[in-house]
Amino acid sequence: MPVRLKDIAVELGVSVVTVSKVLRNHSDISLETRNRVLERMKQLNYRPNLAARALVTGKTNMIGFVVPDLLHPFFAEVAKGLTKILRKRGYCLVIASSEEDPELEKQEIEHLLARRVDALIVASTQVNANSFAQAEEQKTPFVLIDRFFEGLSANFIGVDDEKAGYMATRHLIEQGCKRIAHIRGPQGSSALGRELGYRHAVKEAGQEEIVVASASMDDQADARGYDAMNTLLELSPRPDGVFCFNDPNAIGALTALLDAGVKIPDEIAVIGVGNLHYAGLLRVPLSSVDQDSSALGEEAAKMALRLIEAKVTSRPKKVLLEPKLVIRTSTLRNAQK
Amino acid sequence: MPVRLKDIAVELGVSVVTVSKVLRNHSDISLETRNRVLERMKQLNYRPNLAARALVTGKTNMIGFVVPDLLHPFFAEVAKGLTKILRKRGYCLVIASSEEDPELEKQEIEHLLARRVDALIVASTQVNANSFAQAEEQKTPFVLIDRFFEGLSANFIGVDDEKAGYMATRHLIEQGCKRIAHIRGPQGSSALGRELGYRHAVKEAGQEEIVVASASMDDQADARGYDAMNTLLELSPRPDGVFCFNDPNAIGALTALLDAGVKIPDEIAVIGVGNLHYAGLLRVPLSSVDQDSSALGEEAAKMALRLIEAKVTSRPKKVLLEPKLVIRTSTLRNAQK
DNA sequence: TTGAAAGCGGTACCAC
DNA sequence: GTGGTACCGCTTTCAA
Repeated sequence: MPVRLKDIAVELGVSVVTVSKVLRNHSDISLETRNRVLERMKQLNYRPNLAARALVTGKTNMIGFVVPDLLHPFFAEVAKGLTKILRKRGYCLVIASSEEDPELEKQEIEHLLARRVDALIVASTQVNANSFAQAEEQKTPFVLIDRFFEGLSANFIGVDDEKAGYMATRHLIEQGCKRIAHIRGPQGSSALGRELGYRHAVKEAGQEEIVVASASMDDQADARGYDAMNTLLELSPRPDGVFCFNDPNAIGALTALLDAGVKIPDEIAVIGVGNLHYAGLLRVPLSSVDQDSSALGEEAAKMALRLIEAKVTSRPKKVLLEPKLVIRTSTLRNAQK
Repeated sequence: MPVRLKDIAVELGVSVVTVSKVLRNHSDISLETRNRVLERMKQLNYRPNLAARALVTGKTNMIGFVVPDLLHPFFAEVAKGLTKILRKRGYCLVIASSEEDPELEKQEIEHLLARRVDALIVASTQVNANSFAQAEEQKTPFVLIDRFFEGLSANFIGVDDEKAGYMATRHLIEQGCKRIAHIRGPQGSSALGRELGYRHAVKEAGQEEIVVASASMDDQADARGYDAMNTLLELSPRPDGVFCFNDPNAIGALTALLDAGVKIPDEIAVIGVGNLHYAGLLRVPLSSVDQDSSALGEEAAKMALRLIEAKVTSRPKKVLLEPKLVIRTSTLRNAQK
């Protein structure tokens, strides 16, 4: 039903090839023909069938993006960064959600691969790298974001989690905390890195390490934080500072403290990671480590495009973005003294 | 590079057609051939090239989704609802962000149309319906969500905004508010509907209408709410209840009240719309009208699929989902008396 | 400067 | 049951 190259060609008495060349700004077309074709294209509102083009060129101009959870503002913001760059270059973003389920993630990756996306950007929940073997077979470049795994030599863009953990913990120490606990995230490189940074800072300060797990990373991240904090409250002596894996965890932790009537930050200071947009609007504005997710998205898009355009496969690159401390009430002790 | 139908065919000494039929579960293939083919497909990890299939069938199995802002949890949640349904049916979701810019939105729609998505789901920022004329020309069905415009007879799924506005205002009245103001949203059917509901409830109660605009609907929705509330605070007598267009507006309003040292909800009660996931975690937990965005997404997906499968174009349908009141501290006066 | 022919990887139709 | 052939809408190559 839509207009085709051929329609324009026969109407104008030229060949399909000629029209096709005009479409792609080939130089070897006379100005006159060119203009005639262009004009008719405008009039008919011609749009090339990108599916057809994809078939012959082998390029779909689509990029697949697999996220664990679209609702998580971090991923939404990354997506925003992605679209910003991709749009300019004529690429489309195909989004798939894995719902934190490795099996589903694998299926979605295969689906996108069948769709022949030009590149894949994945925030993986996988433990192993099987899904990516497929991508490599098909020579579809892929970029991992946020969560990395050892053993897979892949392109990666993330935040320096160890540094984030170190900064957060260091900040608590500077605020005078003497017993700092860590509510650890679910398995994955981020949780590991942040914990490492935490341990580093705590050890450096000669303090004891207190780590509790926050179970699975699902919709109930705040509930997890709530439970974890209650566990911590039963310790004696109690911690006087808590570094949480992420902001939802931290929000849950804050709630637990409020429920228990604990003073924040004087009795217990709390800090998270992610700097969620609304972190400053909470009952107790939450200190956090900012990850600049939008920049992360933009970098990932640029890297993906670079990989697509590269003729030779170069050595995988690993890019770590610098986290940034954002101090709010939940840790601001000195000011209150 | 990836395996093709043909590869399997020659290997097995059968024709491409036979393999193709097996792929699509055609009945007229002997069990033996079938199994041989299937087995080889497994071994080679064959994935049909969907771009090729799309070209011949005229169906891409892709659905385009255009949103004003991915970061807005409402749209993220709708997207989540969409993927949930579409995944099951083998469809992909192509997301484009219009960044609240009508011109950009138009471009993105055209782009998706060129991609030959099977259907379009749009939360539009448009004023007129030009972009959709294109879709109709190409016979690409589309579903509008959230924002409707008169004059365009289109399929629509949204929340009953008038009811939402009425419910919220009615609730304030029941909480004893005598002077209720409304912070209106940007142009669009939602803002209109909610305002209408507000006016209805206020009039019904014999109260005065006080409406202030919150300027444009952008990233700074909370800043807008902040400003609007400060405007309201200068009135005398002040309002004692405020119904805000959405939660970000309301959060800004709350902040303004806290800054001004006004007691919530006793001096001024505040309610929003959207029931953002973190509305209960704010400094003052925010009452809100829930929209069940995920269900909205699921409905939109189902409707889109129905349109795709329908051979005849039926009369446009308009579906309004029921909003639901969620009462929290920011309006809970009775309990405190 | 222009265009004919081949083909991208599938599917549809109809004969065998 | 099976497969030949044409073709989806476009690009590529190469000859005119």
